[in-house]
Amino acid sequence: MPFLNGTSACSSDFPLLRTGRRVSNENGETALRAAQRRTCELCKFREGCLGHPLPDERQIATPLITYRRRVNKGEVLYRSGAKCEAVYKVRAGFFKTMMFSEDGVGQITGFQMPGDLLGIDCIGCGKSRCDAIALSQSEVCAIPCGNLLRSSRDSEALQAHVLSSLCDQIGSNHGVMLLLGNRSAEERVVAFVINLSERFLALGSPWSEFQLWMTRAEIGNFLGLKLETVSRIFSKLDEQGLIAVRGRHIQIRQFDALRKLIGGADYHADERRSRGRASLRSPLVDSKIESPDHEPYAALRLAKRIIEHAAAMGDDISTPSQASV
Amino acid sequence: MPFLNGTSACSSDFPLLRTGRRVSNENGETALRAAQRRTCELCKFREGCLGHPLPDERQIATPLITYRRRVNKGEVLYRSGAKCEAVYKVRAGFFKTMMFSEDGVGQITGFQMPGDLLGIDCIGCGKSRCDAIALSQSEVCAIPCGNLLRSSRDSEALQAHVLSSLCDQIGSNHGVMLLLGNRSAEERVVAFVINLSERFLALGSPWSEFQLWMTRAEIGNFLGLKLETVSRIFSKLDEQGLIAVRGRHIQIRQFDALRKLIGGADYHADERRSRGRASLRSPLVDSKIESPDHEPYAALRLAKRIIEHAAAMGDDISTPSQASV
DNA sequence: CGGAGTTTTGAGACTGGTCAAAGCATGTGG
DNA sequence: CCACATGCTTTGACCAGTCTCAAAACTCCG
Repeated sequence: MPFLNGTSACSSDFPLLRTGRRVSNENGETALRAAQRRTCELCKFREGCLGHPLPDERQIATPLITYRRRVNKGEVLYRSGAKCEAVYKVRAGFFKTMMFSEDGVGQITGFQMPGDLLGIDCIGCGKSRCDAIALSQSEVCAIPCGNLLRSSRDSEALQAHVLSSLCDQIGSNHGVMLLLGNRSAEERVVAFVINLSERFLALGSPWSEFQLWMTRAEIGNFLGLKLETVSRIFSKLDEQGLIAVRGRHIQIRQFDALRKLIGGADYHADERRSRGRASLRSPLVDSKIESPDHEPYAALRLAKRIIEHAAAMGDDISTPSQASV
Repeated sequence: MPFLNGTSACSSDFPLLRTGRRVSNENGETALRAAQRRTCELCKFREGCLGHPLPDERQIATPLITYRRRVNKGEVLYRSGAKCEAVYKVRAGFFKTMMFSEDGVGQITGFQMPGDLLGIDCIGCGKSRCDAIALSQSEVCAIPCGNLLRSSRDSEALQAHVLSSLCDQIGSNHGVMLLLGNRSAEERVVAFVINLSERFLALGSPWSEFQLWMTRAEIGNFLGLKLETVSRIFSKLDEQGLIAVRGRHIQIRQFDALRKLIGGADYHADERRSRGRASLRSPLVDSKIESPDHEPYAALRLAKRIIEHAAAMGDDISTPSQASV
């Protein structure tokens, strides 16, 4: 059951409600939960999904995921200032989160892809502080905050999961701060591309060749650069043969050379006292990928597990397709 | 009972252990808890302290704060990569937290002052990702992670408190990202000074005149600037009469003019759709300060509460003193 | 085919970085 | 109490990297 792939994107089946809102009557709830269980079992992000009851815990009473929602390109999933109602697991498509200063200056705080959590950063404050905007036709599973908070008081594992998501986000933010504060434009762009590549790999998608689903301006905004600078650097890297750029299509040609360009630009300090070992943990988002440095992409171990799992589930890994973006 | 003020700093009383380690035998524990309760009752950060049982909750079984610890200037409270054992409430003194990339580039991720939490950002991951280093003679209360996690499963209010601390940190980080990505050197430095000022105000310390407890290099590192740039901007602001700078002593002369320099450089989007109202919420750290814009420092309301409280407790608010730094 | 939005590329301006040297404050030892 | 060393800060001169403005090319979509 491919999701959001090519032409089937707009006609794919929706086991959960089409309304995008919670079903409240008892009958509906039963059908919903059955459908949900069925769908979650097939879901490629089941493992490690907040919405999925954890193996070592007794079944959580409340179903965490109450509905799915399709979000069209450009549509706002939630807006800053709005009451924080739910946390969202991205099931398909791509998002950006963006904050605004009072004078209207916007800063993209992150890009989310399938498997990523959206809105976990406002579970502790009543209101969202970011807009979350779909960059492509997308789909999310919603986990209402109330459910999540209640259940994570019952389940130690779920509590740990929530906290770990929050901490990962903080770690990732610190990484971006290091990037913005200490790295040149070129290093930032390269780190960005490598990060995307690693995240695609972890998803089981092609990692050496992919589509950017955001504009140069959005990349620039995220990296603290102007769009022209981003464009120039892409062109330069292309000339040098490190990557091939055709519009939003990126192909990585010399991964090691790219890594060398950012030197040790890995923002995780965990191993910094043992300088010998290189870590490939994602620079922009801590994706929990560890690797020895003899295999350039040793996030492979994790990725393999994910791919095998997805395959076993008969699930296709969704790839961003420019056509549908 | 002044803390860390002038000459009394090194001789002040220590109700909890001098060893800085937990007392484990039953007798010690009892004495410890009694001392702790006594001291917490006098503590000016009691309100809103993670370590303090919350009013609307049944008494939490385990005492959250198990020990106090004095940290000398330059001493490391915890190191990145180390097992995350506790969260720390800064009771006196000042800290910086710093992360390192693999190639040794360091990025200061924040400065902490009395009342701030340290290490909450790694409660979800086993290991710290930052070094926490005292910038002055300091003192912290330690809340072991185990206690905190257990208790915050029992107490909804404590759970909310922990999550809110984490989210505040994320919000603050996003603010810094906006600062680094979108603001000029001058705007960054001004935002930094205003932020410090507001935090001193919230502490009940003089807000228009204070000591910087960090070097120009540290400010620059945090703001993504070189120390020379920071110095030049301080000099320029001094010439313009907006602030008076004598080494690490800062006096704010024209607060409104400073605010104007950073325009609406407030990173919180909450109110951005109602542009009329200016928000003084701290740009670098979300200190929960709200204010109408007719009083330049309307964080005053909160501050007053804090000061009154401290006064009622007979507690002196510690002020950073360059001599002791 | 035309139009909107995005991307590329160029030329020139300017911010902030680099390097260097002098000034200052603090602390130590004679 | 002074001389000296150390570390921090200030200031200047110069330069590089990035931004700004502008125009043309390209892509996608109706």
